[in-house]
Formats: sequence, structure tokens, C-alpha cells
Amino acid sequence: MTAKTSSTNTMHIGELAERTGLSLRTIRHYDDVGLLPATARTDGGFRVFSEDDYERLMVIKQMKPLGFSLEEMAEILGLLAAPDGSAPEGPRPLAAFLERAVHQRAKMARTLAQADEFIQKLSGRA
Amino acid sequence: MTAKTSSTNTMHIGELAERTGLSLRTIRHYDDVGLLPATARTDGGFRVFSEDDYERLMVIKQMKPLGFSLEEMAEILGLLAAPDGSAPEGPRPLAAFLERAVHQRAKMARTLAQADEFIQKLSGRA
DNA sequence: CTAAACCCTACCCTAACGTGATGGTAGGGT
DNA sequence: ACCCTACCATCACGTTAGGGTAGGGTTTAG
Repeated sequence: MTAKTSSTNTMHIGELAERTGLSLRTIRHYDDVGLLPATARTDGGFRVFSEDDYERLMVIKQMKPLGFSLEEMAEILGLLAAPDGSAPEGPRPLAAFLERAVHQRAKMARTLAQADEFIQKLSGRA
Repeated sequence: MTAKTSSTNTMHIGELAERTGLSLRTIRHYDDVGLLPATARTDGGFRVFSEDDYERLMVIKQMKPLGFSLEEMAEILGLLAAPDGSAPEGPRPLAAFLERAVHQRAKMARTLAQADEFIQKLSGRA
């Protein structure tokens, strides 16, 4: 009852799509490429997703704008799920991803400023 | 000295690429689809760009993140270049683009917050 | 048990470039 | 007159992240 990763509630693809705001097509694609494998299938072949899948998908949605490929996101999620000190020494791959994320975030901030500038321009004319 | 649109200086694609930070391929593509037509060609076939082209390209770069297609950007630039009061009444197409831009800008801001949140998450683990 | 609502795979399509491959040009040097 | 190198040209196919839709099976509410 106090299991650490609850996964009592299951759903089909439609509900997952509605809850995440992503399209059916997108979710199927993520399944196909292994980014979000459905935890099960019904006898008839319907994809079954768990509450954990929902959370994973929300994280994916969160990092998508940071410019990672679907493959990279799968890798990141794998690293995040790995036991915290599985290889204390080494290249620390998460650090590299973090750096890229920070870089992208900075670019996004600049882009936002550019957007405001452009909106100013248009506001004067529209 | 106070000419409003100077266009004395010309350049080839390489210089334009360097000055704008865009790739040669991108600029050629924009030429191909008519978004940024080269103002001329040398006898040998080299694209020749003007200072106005440079400015146009900078505006393109500015609006690109707002999610417009290359075709739409061409249209917007056309409307911006048109005489200010060419059709006082009517659907006012720029207004629609402006609305979309504002919408996108809002989304960008939200996305930025999401990015920060994700970076927080990663910082704790990397 | 049926019909509406939902889901499946498989396939082709798109935008906006990236990535070679292959060959011509600009223009300065010998 | 010839060469060299940096720069430029056009194909033409590859890639990413899905969108669209055809044709057909599955679930589930009534």
C-alpha cells in the first residue's frame, strides 16, 4: 500500500493523450522509438500505460524544448533512473546534458527578447 | 549620409552567412523558396546580396522562433514592405500574424520556466 | 448483442534544412 | 598563359519528429 512507485491506475492511449496534451500520433511514435514504451498491451493489442508512464511523459514534454533528440531524451531518462551512485568516477554524462540544457536556456531567453522586439515592430504596423 | 535605405555594399553568400550566423545551406534554401531572393548573380552564377538583403535576413532570423513557416515569413515581409495604408479596411492580415506572435511569445515564456525547472532537476543529480 | 467510441498497423507525406559528391568561378601569383 | 586556392554552384538523397488516412479490429456502455 505504501509502495514507493505507485502504479495502480492504468489507462489507454486516449486518456494519456488528453492528460498530457500530446497527440495520439506523438505518443505512438514515442512508443515506436522506445522513448515511452507502453507498459503492457491488452489481448486485443491496445497499449496500456501506467501512472509512471504519465509522469515520464510529462518529463519528456518538459525537456523537449531544450533541443534534445528523442534518442537523447531516452538516454537522459535512463541515467536519471539509474541508482544514484552507480559509477562514481567517469565522464558523468548527465553533466554534459546539463551544460547543453543551460546553454539552450540562455538561447531561449535571448530568443524571447527578440520575439518581444519583433512584436513591437509589428504592433506599430498592424 | 542620411539615406533611409542604404544599399551600396554587396557581398557573396559566405559573408552574408558569417554576418548573420546562418549556414550557407540555409541561405541557399531561403533563396530557393523565395524567402530571400539574391538580388543578383555574377556572370559565373554566384549569388550577390545587398545590405538590404542582410537586414531582411536578420528580420527573418528574428521571427523564425515565433513558429512561422518560411512561406508565412515571406508573406509578412511583403505586408511590412507594402505602403502603410494600402488597404485601410479589410481583414488586416498583419493583425492575425501579430496575434499568433503574441501567443507564441507567451508559450515561450512558459517553456522557459519549464526549462528552469528541468535544469533544477538535473542539477540535483548531475 | 449491437453500436458507438476507441484503438491498431502500415504506409505515404511534409518542412527545413544537413550532408556529401562533383564541378565551376574569382582573382591573385609565377 | 597557366596555376592555385578559397569560394561558390547544383544535384540528390538523408534526417527528425511527427501529420494524415486507409482499412480493419477491440471495448464497453446500453
